[in-house]
This record gives sequence, C-alpha cells and structure tokens, in this order.
Amino acid sequence: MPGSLASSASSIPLPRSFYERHTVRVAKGLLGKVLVRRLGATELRGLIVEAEAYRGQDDPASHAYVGRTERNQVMFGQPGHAYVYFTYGMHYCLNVTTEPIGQAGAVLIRAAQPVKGIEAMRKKRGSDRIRDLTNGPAKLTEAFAVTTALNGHDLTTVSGLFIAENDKLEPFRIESTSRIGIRAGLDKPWRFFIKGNPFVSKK
DNA sequence: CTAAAGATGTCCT
DNA sequence: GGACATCTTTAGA
Repeated sequence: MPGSLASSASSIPLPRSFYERHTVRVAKGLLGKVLVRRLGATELRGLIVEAEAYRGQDDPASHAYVGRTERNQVMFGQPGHAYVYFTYGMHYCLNVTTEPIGQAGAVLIRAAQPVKGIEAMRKKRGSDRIRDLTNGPAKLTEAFAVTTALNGHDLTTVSGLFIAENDKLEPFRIESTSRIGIRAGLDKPWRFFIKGNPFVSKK
C-alpha cells in the first residue's frame, strides 16, 4: 500500500503544546493524525477523519457548560489527556482535552480509518465490513477497546493509547458542519471531517 | 436504500 | 425523573 493515505510509521506522540490551544484549532489539527492503541503484542492504528470541538461556558452543547462536575473534571485539567465518558446506557466516547489548565475543552474523536490491526478490530466489533468498524464515536471506542478505564490517561507519552503524527499524508480538504446528536449549540459549525473520506460517520 | 424505535446506565436537577 | 456528544435491528419502499 505505498503512497496510500493510510501508510504511516510514526510512533512519536503529539506534544502537549499541540493540545494547549483553542479547541476548534485542535479539532481541525487532529484530522489526518493517527490514533494508536497498544494491547500487549497487538497494535491498532486508525487515521482520524472526523472530530468535534466542545468548549466550556460559551458552549451549551458541552458537558462543561454547567461548570466543573465529577464527570467532566478532566476537561478542566491538563491538555493532552483522554476524556472518556459513558452514554446512552451502553456506549463510550473518546475525547482529548484541550486549552490551558483551568479552561474546559475537549475534542470528540468521531471516526477513523482503520490502518493496522483490522482483524482485531473486526473481532471486537463483530462486523465484517471494514467501513462499519470505526465510522462513529461509539464504534471507534469499541474497535479500539477504549473504556472509562482510560479516562484521564496522558496521551503525550508512548503507552497503551496515544496520538501520533502521520508521516505520509496526502493533501485533504476539511469540511465543517454543526455537531451531531446535540440539542443546543447547533449554531456552531464545530464538526470537522476530511472531505470525501468514506469512513466519516453519517454522510 | 430510508425511517422508526428499542436497548440501557449514568449524570445532574 | 428527564435527558443523553449512539448503534442496531426491523420494517417497508
């Protein structure tokens, strides 16, 4: 698969400074980066193709809109950590924290393009179709075995879960829409995805 | 293919 | 008690 969008060998985590910025900027910046999951001898990799920005007081769609609570506290903490929550009684969602300490912010990773460990993802998902493996926030966490056990996990060191730069990435265009599955804050176009990528959720 | 509805646990008022 | 940053299955065109 030389030259393909999916090829990447980097295992260097993105630095803290990448995350310590305005959440919208981080959300756009994460497109094309590589989500890496290490489970013993198995390594899973996925190219991030869709993400949403959630901020704090100025964002009625955010968990942090109501202020600091036990669930959302990691959104207020150090940038570059995983914020994982459980929703709809059966699903997990993976976010990465943004903005300086004390300021709430997180980016929801909504979809990825499987790059490595596809067979392992198939087993976890119980699905044959590659396109259905990671084309949605809860599908992605299931394929990557992400649960609240990883809530607060630091993503800036090589470990069981981190995000790396992509070595060989073809140019792409970013498209934006309002965020999915929310009632408030629909005016903000804070959902970003790689235009034309088949692994983007919805359509 | 689209649309509708059910499953199910946790958070927060 | 209501809402929920979702997915799957089923029914129908």
